[in-house]
Amino acid sequence: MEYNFRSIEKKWQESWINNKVYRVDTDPALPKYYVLDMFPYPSGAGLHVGHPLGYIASDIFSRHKRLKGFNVLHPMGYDSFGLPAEQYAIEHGIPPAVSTAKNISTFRSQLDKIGFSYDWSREVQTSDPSYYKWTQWIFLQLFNSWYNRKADKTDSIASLEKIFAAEGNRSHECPGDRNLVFTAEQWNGYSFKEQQEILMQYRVAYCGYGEVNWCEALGTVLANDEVINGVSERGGFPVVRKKLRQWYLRITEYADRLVSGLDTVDFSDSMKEMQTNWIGKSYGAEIDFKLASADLKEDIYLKVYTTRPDTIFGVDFMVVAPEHELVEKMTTQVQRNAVDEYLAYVNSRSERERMAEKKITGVFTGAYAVNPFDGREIPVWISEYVLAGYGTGAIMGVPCGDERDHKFAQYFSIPITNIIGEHYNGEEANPTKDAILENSGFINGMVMRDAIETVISKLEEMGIGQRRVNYKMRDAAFSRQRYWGEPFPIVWKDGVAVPLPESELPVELPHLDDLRPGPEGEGPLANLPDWKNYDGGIREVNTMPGYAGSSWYFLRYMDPSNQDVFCSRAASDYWNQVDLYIGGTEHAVGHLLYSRMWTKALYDLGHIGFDEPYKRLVNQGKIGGDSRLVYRVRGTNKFVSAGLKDQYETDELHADVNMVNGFELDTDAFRKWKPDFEDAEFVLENGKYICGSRLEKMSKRYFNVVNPDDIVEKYGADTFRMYEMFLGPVEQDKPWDTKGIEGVHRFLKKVWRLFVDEEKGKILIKDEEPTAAEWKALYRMVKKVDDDTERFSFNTAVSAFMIGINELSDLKCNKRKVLEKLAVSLAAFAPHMAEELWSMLGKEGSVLNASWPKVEEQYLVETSKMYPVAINGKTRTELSIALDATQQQVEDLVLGDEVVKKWLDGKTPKKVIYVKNKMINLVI
RNA sequence: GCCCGGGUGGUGGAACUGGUAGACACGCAGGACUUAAAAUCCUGUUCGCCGAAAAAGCGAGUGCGGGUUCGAUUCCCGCCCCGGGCACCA
Repeated sequence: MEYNFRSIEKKWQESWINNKVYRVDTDPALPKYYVLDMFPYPSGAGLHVGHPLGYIASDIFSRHKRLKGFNVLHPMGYDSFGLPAEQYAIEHGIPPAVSTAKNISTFRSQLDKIGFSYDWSREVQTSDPSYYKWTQWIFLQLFNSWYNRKADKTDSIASLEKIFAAEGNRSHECPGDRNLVFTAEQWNGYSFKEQQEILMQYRVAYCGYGEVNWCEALGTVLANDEVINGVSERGGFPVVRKKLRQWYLRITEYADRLVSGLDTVDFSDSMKEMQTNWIGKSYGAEIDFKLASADLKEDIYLKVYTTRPDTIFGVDFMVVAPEHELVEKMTTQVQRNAVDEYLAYVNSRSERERMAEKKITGVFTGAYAVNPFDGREIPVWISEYVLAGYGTGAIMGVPCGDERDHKFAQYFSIPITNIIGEHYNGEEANPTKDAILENSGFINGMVMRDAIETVISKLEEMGIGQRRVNYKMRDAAFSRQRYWGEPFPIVWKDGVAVPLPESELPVELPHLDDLRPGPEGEGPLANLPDWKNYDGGIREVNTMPGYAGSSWYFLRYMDPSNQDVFCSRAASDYWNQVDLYIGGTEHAVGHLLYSRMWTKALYDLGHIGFDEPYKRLVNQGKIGGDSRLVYRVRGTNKFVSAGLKDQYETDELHADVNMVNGFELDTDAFRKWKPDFEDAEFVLENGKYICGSRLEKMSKRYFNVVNPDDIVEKYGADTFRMYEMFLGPVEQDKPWDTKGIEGVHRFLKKVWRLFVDEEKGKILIKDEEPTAAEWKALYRMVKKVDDDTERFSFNTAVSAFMIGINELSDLKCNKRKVLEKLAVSLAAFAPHMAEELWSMLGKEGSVLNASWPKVEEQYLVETSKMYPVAINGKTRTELSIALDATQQQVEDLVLGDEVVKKWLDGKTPKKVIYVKNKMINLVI
């Protein structure tokens, strides 16, 4: 009776479904635990072995928590709206709804084979109208809200209207336009349309204008990664920046809370740092510089934002963003052509290219800004490294204090003023705040750090500047000119965005056969007049972005089929925050910030009782592909082994990893692989064809994809699960190599043999009392597996299992009492086998309803330890010493040792360092 | 360019809070069982030196160069290389 994983796994997977063992319900009697995997996008390529890594970890954790008495919510669903399905539809004529459904079913069957404990009765799909009805509903909540800075919370637009009618907007600065000021009288005199336009500037979900990547030839807007070197990925057509009407979420209003909220959650420091940097809060000043230009007739001021007003006497040039509104006005006749030429160049470049550009580019406008303190005229330049969206879109260049400014000044031969004396060496900028200021007028002799305040006060006094907090983060663009996304529940009437009533939700995405873009950069929905024209107005034809549905899905899982609300308060009060959230770092600043913001808004509006969605976040690494390379002699069909390739002029090709054993190519399989290789010849080394290798992304294109289905078929799901964990820390990126899986499979067979004699087909379980050594081996294992699982160190947990099983095998332990606890401890990692062993032990029901074994510490107590004894830090010998030994006892013992005596060579040690339970070190 | 992460034997990795570097596996080498194979088991396996071999011993060693410390994979400074993110991929 050998370990027949195929029949065991099939049997228990069926049993789990039939007995609905993974169904969970709210149960106030039990402590809850919510484990969530990041929402997958069901891609057409299916799962490769890298995908389930996080799912296996979270599944083990969920099962572990269940064994420890928690009511565990562990759901799964699909973020099924998205660009790839739409792209696929355009290329293959298959509607997104159809390809998505097919992908989901493939995905599901792959997941099912791995034995996950998901409660599938709670599955959600973002593209399902019963789900996106509530995405639209939340959008309307955000549309009907503004951010009350005074109260620091999201509030209803109705409350804002009341305030305007009573006192205008004097206590509530307009976030969309700081210069907008009106009284109650003015407000009450405005037309409906005028009022709506003002309200739009306050709404949390608002409509504005923003730049997109516009490709005229394709007639469509492109995502950043569809643009390569200024041309479209598809077709290579030119792409330019274009302003289009867009929806936005006013996430900037939540910036402070998004930063401070990080103190209340358990994310890695690096994750918190990334989010904090992304939000990019800075303190500084806005300063108005009067412009002087030969061609200027009127007084114009250039507003710059700086975090270092103390360096104002070191300003040698100004730089404005190419999109800056004053560019047109301040450019002089002489510089006109040069400026136009430069603007055309910049317009062809994406923002990312601009930020990543090392080459210095720029053009002089011909205008000068006047330093308000010493009257110096400072040239104003345009350069792509200044972005319109950040600060005021204009900076003051201080070459001696900022490296990028320094390079700019050097490149364009702008003379550099030194305000920090010897702290500036003329070679590179020094961003210090601790230097004493020189050449700095009224702040001469001050420490820079202190001068910041002095200058701001002075500016405010003079009325040409003010203190300003600034954020690098910008409001989130919330519309896409695409088809496969949530429609907006908005109808435009006479230029006013009118929200549809809740009773009309969901606004269903109409069926569309032709997904060509609409006119003027609009999405495909613009091509559907019957749908578009509605109730005397025109529907919003943009759709929502991918992150809409994923910003709140964790709430829907709590109450997935509720028809009346997005999630009942009873459900969200019970399940509350996600206790453990697992996913990749690539979502660090997108998804995580958006869903944190939505949660805060829903909390402020009273719909849920907590304002951070994820209590603990663990980032899983990626599993890379280990590609195999073959080398073809150029112009021939002859392939040379890797070790000999330098003797020839060769081209490198990818060979399918499935026809390579380790590094040795199966040459027959290779010949059969493609007709081109049918008569391939091989130059071998030591009779073998050895492939080269390279770690890269697991992708069809590199023929390095390993499908979990194949692994499960060959070794079983339990082996696959444990091997994925054994590969290394979950958080770390690592390559996949199927070879090592044998070790884990052997381990499981070894477990099996503790229960069963494979040859005689007899069950070995005995009712004898276990020995102390057996208990010790078991409990040491149980304890370490528990600790390691709790701290997410699954690879070391697996090795603890191996060590424990090796010991129990050596002890030939078949004692029932030990094996029962062993079966339970294995239930999270190898659930199928654990169930089989559990029933073999004569137990009723699922092993998941058992309890995690309690460790009896008395079996683990040690009385002595083998201490390493080092002399001057080098370990020279080992001594067994009682754990309760005193310093004196240790010194006597150590100094009496032969090896130690030899090294001491008659000398007395200066010092004997004895760290209890660690080591001993003699200093001589 | 900016932000974040990583670099340890032939390979994946371990060393949790500054305390025996290489646990546990893979691979490899040798052996046992077997007519043979599979399966299983045993021994060895960081590198170099010494040595017929074994044992013992010596030296070096955690990307590179410095530093702090009785002691550094771990902390600090400076570099090199690789991966992720940078706002319309999800």
